[in-house]
Amino acid sequence: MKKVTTEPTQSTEERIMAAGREVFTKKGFAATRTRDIAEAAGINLALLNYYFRSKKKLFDLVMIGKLQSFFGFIGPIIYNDKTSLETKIEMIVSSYTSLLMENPDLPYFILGEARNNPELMLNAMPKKDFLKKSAFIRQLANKKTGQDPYQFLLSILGMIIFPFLMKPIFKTLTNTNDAKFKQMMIQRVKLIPNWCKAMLRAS
Amino acid sequence: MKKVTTEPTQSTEERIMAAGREVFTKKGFAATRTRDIAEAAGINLALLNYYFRSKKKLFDLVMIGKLQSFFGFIGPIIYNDKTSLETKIEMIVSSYTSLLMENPDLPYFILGEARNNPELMLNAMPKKDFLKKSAFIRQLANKKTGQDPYQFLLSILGMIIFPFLMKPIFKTLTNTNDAKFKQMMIQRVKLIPNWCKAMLRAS
DNA sequence: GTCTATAGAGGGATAGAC
DNA sequence: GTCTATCCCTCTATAGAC
Repeated sequence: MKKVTTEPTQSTEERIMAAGREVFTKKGFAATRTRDIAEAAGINLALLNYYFRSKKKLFDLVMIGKLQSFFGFIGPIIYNDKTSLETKIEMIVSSYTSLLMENPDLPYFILGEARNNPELMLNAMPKKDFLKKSAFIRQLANKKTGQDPYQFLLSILGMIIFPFLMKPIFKTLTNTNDAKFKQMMIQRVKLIPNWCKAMLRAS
Repeated sequence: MKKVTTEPTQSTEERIMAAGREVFTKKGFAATRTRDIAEAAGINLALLNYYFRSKKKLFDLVMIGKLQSFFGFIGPIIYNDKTSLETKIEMIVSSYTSLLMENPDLPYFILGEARNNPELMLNAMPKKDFLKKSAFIRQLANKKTGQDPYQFLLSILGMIIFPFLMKPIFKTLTNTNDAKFKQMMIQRVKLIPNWCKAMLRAS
């Protein structure tokens, strides 16, 4: 377990938090040992408990932050009445892709811990019916294609997020290196909105 | 931990194996306790070690089986020179959807354990360049859309598999119950191939 | 605040009776 | 083959010195 690269000015608490984010995100709650976090933070194990009381409490703090980065930026996009559906799709694709290129372990972590703790999602949501009441879903429904807008949403998200989930398998199966994979993800920022337009016309 | 529903004629070994499949798939390797498996199998903990030597050895056997069910059926579909690209897409969508409706925890399990053990995938593959040499990839490339066929493949798989990964979050966010979700997945068996046709025309 | 040392619980594995 | 009892290591958490 390598030491996390941290600003020298970071406080001990921040360094433990950063290490917690790194290790928990990569290995999940169960497979993570507090010793790994302490080592990654370059501190003694006792300090973790001194600052955060327990493994679980640190984990919960990490989780809250991750949920916010995963769901936080999408609100302003899908609730914007001024932008067209096409523009929203482009923004969602490019924002999520940037986020996931920076945090490749994020989706697996979120999906996994959501399985153990589905209600946690609700608390992370700004409000009830967060999706349902959005301009994005309304605009999709107004296309009058007779289709469930959520079906379309699942497909967009799948096209954006799934490649990052499949990355380890994909790299192995297709002999793709990191640079090539990154390049593919950048290409998808253009590809996916085009595909979406075609899908909307078709349905 | 409830007892696994098993045939009364199953041998003890088979019952432990079935319980292992269930618990490992649901919770992953690290979060699974051998005691959970023993309880689910309705046997004593010592018998697990008697039949399988260790937790890890049982896990590996479970993993091999899961990999085969996840990758096994796709070979005959994508290597069939007689079927059209469109037919292959329909077959992939419907086969995978059936599989995942029966085994909703399967994709998360496969993706997760593949992170820890990427080389494992290679051993599960029938041969080197399994994808690359398939009729499916060749047919996609022959579309001469100037596009990387793997980009398209990632999208299809994302549309099929991602909803199952997102199921817990999706149900919470949209107040969808199991019956409704299942119905949506069945609808997607028709929707996805149509979308794919539109995407291929577009690109 | 930060360390060392250790308590205490949990869980994988085995010995040995039946 | 199947059970009970238990070993022993690992890991979380804390006590207490500095």
